[in-house]
Amino acid sequence: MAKQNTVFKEAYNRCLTLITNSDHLPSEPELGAQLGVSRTTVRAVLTRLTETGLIAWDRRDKIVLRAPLEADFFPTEETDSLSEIIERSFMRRILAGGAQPGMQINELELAREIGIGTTSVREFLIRFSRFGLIEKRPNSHWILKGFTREFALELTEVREMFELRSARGFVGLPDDHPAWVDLDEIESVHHTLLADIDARYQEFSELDERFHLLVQRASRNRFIIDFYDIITIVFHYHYQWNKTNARTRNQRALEEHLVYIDALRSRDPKRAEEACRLHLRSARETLLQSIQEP
Amino acid sequence: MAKQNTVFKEAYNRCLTLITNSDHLPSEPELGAQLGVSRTTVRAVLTRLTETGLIAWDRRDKIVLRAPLEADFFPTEETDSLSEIIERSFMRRILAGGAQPGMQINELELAREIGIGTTSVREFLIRFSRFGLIEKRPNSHWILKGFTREFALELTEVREMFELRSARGFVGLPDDHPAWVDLDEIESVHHTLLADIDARYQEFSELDERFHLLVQRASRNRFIIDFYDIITIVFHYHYQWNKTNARTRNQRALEEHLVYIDALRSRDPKRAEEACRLHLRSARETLLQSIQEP
DNA sequence: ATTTTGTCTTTTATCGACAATAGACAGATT
DNA sequence: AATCTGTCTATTGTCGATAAAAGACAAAAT
Repeated sequence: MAKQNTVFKEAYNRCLTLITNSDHLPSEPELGAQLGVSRTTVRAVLTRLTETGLIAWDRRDKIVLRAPLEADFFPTEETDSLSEIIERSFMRRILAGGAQPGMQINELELAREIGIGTTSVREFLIRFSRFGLIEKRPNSHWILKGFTREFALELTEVREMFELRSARGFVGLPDDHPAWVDLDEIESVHHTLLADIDARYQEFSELDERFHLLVQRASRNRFIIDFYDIITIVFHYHYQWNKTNARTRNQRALEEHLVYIDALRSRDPKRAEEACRLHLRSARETLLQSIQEP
Repeated sequence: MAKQNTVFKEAYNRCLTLITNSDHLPSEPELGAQLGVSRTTVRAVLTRLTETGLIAWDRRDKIVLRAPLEADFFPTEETDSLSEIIERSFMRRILAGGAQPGMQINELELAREIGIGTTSVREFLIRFSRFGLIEKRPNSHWILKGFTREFALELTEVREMFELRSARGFVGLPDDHPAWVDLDEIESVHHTLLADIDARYQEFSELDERFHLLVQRASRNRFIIDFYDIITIVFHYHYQWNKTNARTRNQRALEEHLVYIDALRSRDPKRAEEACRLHLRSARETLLQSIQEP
């Protein structure tokens, strides 16, 4: 088991959906580009499609024989990459309670629990450490610093500095910059969600990420943009495990976003700053409320 | 060669200097605390000291038999941890020229060149990636983004935001906060260096780091403090490979520091901000000048 | 003249193994 | 009663090995 073949399985699944809409498949390089994988993987996919009798493959000809069934797909558990699995498993442990700040983190134990090798766990922890939630004692264990009130305050402090700066950058963007188009599109999704908020309020989380990332990008500063990864992951899991008042909260946030978007479009730095501040303050409150401290 | 025994060698060397000043050694736990290592390592050190005839060790008695000679020490090359070796080797490659932005980074090749395993290289690159100088293509190579003008500008932009915030935090520190004592001490080192600037200007780099880290700490924000790692490493290697006008530059920076320190001590936020801005601007200029772009 | 395919090589992701190091615990010593 | 030592176990850091995936190159097809 040297490497998971999740790339292959994921590509295979996506190729199945391509088959549904077409009666033949394009060239190998073309397929590779569409699926975002190398030709090696494309050929592996084609080989399997042939074996399963889904296509007839002879050199350039890749003719679809039948529509794929539900059973042809690989189950989703098998298409998640190892680091996604570790991340979920780890975040559940530290965010969904049961993990005290100061606790030791044991690589070996974590690896055994998830059923993977230590190397992957180590690499995950190293990558994860930049989020400020864990800390390494060299030659020894990791320490869980915990998703505490201080963490949230430090995080939001930097977030606010960065986003204010980005918002200022945004209003200064030239009129023909593609961000304005993206902004329009994001705005319309806001209206769509609000129109059917009771049924679709869970979709807010993803939209929120898209919107703020768009704003941060205007900073054109890799450190600011990279920092948004931390926000993303924290809010992502936060939303997932903390659903009290989700509907109300999300509706309010959507409305704040609309004001904020309007302010950005006005090109008025003062207005943008004010709308940004207002929204970030309430985002911070939401986050803080969800942290139950002793 | 499962693990380097650099911890042991480093501890052994430091134990040799302890021996010089004393005729017997303390208890094992006490020694461990002084050397910052576990008892296991302490016992390994004691065992070797006994074998080499430097001490006579019998349970609690650890009597020094003779003063250590130069030859008793492990050579410094052997006491550097693997990650330090990789870091130096890697930074030399990317900062000291010969590395174009956009270049691919090959784990295997790097590992072979340095003469170590791929795992260590991988882990180093993952850790290093947070500095924004390299970027990973999943399932494929790393890309060198390069120590470019943009990099320097993005870095200093964030640095300035953070340090201004920290400086504001610093002037608000209570009078009995230990940072004020540290500040006094750092200031006096400044005077010492300035008094003998021709001979000691190279010591500025380390002092600079100490001073700014002290300021950043006042933010009490882990993200701000952690970010300073990036500044540290960039300036560290920058100073090491770019020595044009070092004397003049360092003298000027020392003088700016003194103004800045005075301003901090005045507790006046306005003055502190101004001094901070002034110094950071010239630090940025220095950095930019050293980047030769096409 | 491109583009595609067949074939082959190189590199990455992941595992298990093992020495170095940390750490736990009971009995010995002060 | 507190600290220290002897002994033992557990964990980390590093390596080499290997399957998955990427990618190079020439021959074949349009």
